[in-house]
Amino acid sequence: MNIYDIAEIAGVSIATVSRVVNGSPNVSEKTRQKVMAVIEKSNYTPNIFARGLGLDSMKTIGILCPDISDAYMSEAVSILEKGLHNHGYDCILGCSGDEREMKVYHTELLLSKRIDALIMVGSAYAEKGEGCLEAEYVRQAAEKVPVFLINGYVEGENIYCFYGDDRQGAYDVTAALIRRGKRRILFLSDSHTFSARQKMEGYEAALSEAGYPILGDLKFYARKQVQYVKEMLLMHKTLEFDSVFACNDTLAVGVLKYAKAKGIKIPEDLSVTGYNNSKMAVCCEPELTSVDNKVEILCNKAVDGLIRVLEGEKDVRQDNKIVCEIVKRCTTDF
Amino acid sequence: MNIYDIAEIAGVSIATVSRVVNGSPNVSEKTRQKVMAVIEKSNYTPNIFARGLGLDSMKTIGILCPDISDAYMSEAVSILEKGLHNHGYDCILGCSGDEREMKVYHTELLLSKRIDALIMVGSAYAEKGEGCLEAEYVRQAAEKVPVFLINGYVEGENIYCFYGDDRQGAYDVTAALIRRGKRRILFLSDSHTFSARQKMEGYEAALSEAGYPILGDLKFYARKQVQYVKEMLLMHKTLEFDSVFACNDTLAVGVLKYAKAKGIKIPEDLSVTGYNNSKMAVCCEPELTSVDNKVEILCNKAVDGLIRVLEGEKDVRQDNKIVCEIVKRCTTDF
DNA sequence: GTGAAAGCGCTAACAA
DNA sequence: TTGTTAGCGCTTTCAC
Repeated sequence: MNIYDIAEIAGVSIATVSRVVNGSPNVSEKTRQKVMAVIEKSNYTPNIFARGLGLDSMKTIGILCPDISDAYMSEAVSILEKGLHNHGYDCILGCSGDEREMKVYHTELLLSKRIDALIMVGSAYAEKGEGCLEAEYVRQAAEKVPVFLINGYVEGENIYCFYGDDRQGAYDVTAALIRRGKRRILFLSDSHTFSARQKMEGYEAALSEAGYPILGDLKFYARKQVQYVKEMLLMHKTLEFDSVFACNDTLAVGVLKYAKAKGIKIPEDLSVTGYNNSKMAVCCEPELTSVDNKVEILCNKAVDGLIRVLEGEKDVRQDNKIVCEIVKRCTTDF
Repeated sequence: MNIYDIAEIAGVSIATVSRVVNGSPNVSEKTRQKVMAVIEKSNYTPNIFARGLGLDSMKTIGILCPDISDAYMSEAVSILEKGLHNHGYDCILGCSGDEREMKVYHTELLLSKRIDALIMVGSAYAEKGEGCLEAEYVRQAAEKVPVFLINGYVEGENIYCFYGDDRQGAYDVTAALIRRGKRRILFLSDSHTFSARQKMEGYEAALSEAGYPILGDLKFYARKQVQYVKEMLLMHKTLEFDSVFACNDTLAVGVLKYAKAKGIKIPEDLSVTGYNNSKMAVCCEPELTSVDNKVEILCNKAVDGLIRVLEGEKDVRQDNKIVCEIVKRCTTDF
């Protein structure tokens, strides 16, 4: 069943059928009804390829993330999908993993699908450092379609960034810890992404301002796995700390498990804060103080910006920073 | 840049360019190299719409799930995406929510994208009961493309089902509980999906076999939210139970929180088992005994079946049941 | 081994 | 208000 069949049965031209299908006002009510009846009866759906060929758009947004099984990213994708769908866009999903090569590959793959815009979720899609070319492929993608980064930052034309102010978030936590008399604050991270660097900066800034030294051995890197964190911490017997700033909730839960194993009291003997305020934070025991970086707000803002860009608006903000909020629960006493 | 440009620059016809792009053997090595050089230099990518128009396929699989932010589903989608991608297929994602109307709508939306096959993740896409028409839209979808259900079951032509044997899983847990002398086993669920019904059946079967009555007040329904479960349980003061079979880990963690609030000892005074063996199970305290329903195996089998179906194989099994496994941790003493 | 040309199903500019 | 028609970029016979 194609547009010709419908036109023939309805006794009109294909142009009229097209008009009806696309809701053009230039059709008499009578013809519209006649055509609609035929369409319904014959269960006709326009061929999306042919339409795409003509319009060079399929109203489809590419979403790329390193790993959709990650709680933070799946949450983000969920919100994005809903928002985009509300605006008549569909999503095509790519999971790139963390290797740069695969990120480049998946970006091009998505681009080859003639998506209308590209959203990259996660701070893995960002520049490593000043003047670094790590994210050059992001800029290249932006030459073809507008690119939106959730929780990442790359400067460039046609690139729009939405991220939580993780620097401030980490600063706030560290400062609060210091005020409560903590002196050896462990910075626990699992990566060197944009977001992780921001957190590190905030952590260091708070330390410096208070006149405390930044100690290399208090920066601890581990895999994002509860059991792994616990074991690593257990192994490093010489490592001493009175509090932990973890870059995500999983790491923080690992610390909780470590404390439990060693019989350390939380928060009396050890303060722990996580990051992301995920479901995990209320699932562990004691429940975790965590920084909420507002994925929902971030994603909704991004969708909003995306729609505006695609509608041709010129003055859409490219740099969108959102404040994070510490959600206090039971693993800290500030 | 389109195929005509390339043809012109390379000094060949578009047919030859097409052959080169599609790896046809009927091109001389010399011409191939010449054309390839031009393609590389001009950064040409074939227009996927035009190609789709001709072939009526875009090598794209539609994946539908109620909610991608759910841990179980995002895990499944992650595995599916990887598997499909390895076979040269891309994914387009739809999140339908739980309302039937929206499920139908999203199914049709995906179908209208001319996907090559449809995967539905989650037992929300299944038949409610015997001879029920609830899942008629699944059968309708199957008239257009092969449909694959992960953790769901709908009988019909062109429908392939992959699900864990949740009946057996629930039976095993319940039977183990009974053997340990438990008499009032709470069946805790958040839905009436295919999977939930299977679990209920297993639960009841074990009870009946042991000669115990099936008590209506021991079937408890709650929202899938830790805090909610805890509060509901706290509210129902008259409800007595010595063990809990929860249909997923979130519910089980809710029970843990309830026990903590009431000072009930686990597993001594209360046995708790979850389902799905998700990350949550090792994040809570004490760590949760949980039934592993093998998403990874399920999804990989599904991908395998899908590829075989799309390649035209005729004898692909439609009904694929996988055995689940109880992962024992600290919330039970069997 | 290569090219010419006929679709694929739709949109939109133009004519009527 | 409606119809005619020229693309959109590619694949694929069918000749050569």
